[in-house]
Amino acid sequence: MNIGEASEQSGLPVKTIRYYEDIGLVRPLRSENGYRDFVDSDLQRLKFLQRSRSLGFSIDECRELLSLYEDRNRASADVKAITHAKIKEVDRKIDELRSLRKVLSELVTACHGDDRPDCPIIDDLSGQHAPDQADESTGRS
Amino acid sequence: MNIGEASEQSGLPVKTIRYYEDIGLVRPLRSENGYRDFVDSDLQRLKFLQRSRSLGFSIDECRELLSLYEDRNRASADVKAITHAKIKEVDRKIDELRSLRKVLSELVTACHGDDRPDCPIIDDLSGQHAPDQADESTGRS
DNA sequence: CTTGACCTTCCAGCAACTGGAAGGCCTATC
DNA sequence: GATAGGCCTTCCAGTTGCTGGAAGGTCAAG
Repeated sequence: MNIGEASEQSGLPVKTIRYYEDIGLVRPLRSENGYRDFVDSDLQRLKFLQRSRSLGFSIDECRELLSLYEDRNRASADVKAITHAKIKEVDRKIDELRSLRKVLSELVTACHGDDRPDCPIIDDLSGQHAPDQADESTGRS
Repeated sequence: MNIGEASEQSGLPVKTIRYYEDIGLVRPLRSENGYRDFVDSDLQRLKFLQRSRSLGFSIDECRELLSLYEDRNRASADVKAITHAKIKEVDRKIDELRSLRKVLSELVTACHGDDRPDCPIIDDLSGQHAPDQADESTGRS
């Protein structure tokens, strides 16, 4: 199977497949004409990669998962541990984004959004926290 | 002010500040000895960049916000629009991560996680959806 | 005068691709 | 047999936003 069909079957772009070969994630044979020749097990690997990448595993994690995939004696606990760590990572990212969202939406709410130049968003970004209703008892010099 | 102090004051690493100069985000003067000399307005820009980057704005968005920041006649609506778009982007990312999390946690739940080699996570990644209790009325050929 | 902290430039690398140039191969049609 | 188009090859460069390191200049203190 040529790279074009492997691309179609796996859902990975041709360029990406070549890249994956470069970094040793897949090792297709070569035909006499120099074309890559993907056999069924190569295709399985590509599909595996497509799916695990889309689930947010890094290339290195995919490498690890692939070797477990191909180890008929693996312990499922190993796979579970990697997946669990990934969930925690995703949770961290969600939390981060949520607090980001909170700040941004506070800014948007505070901004009247009209033709006038004064803008609480810019003020905040530039480090001037409008006193609003908060009291700064010491009073900035 | 030398770059070291600018770094301390702005909270940006020295390397990052040099990089920001490279890409034209800040243009400090130079002293006779060739050292960068940051004046107050440079520092303001750096602080602005630090804050807006940490809020998830891309370099290009920061550039845009900076020019609004320095435009005394800007309309706050413009700033609000950019911020609003960023919120929507954050929302999209959160949604993506949430659905990712869902799949991952389903996998973890399905995996018994012991010494045995059979592993629903690997099965899923390799495209073999275990029939479980779901009915596939058509039955895959 | 030397030490050490600071500063400079330039080059390389990270992740994970993506785009493009220049050229070889293969099949079909005229 | 020539040519067109579609596939394939390699290699190099660019993306984003920095970060690390080497090699060397500058400055203040002891």
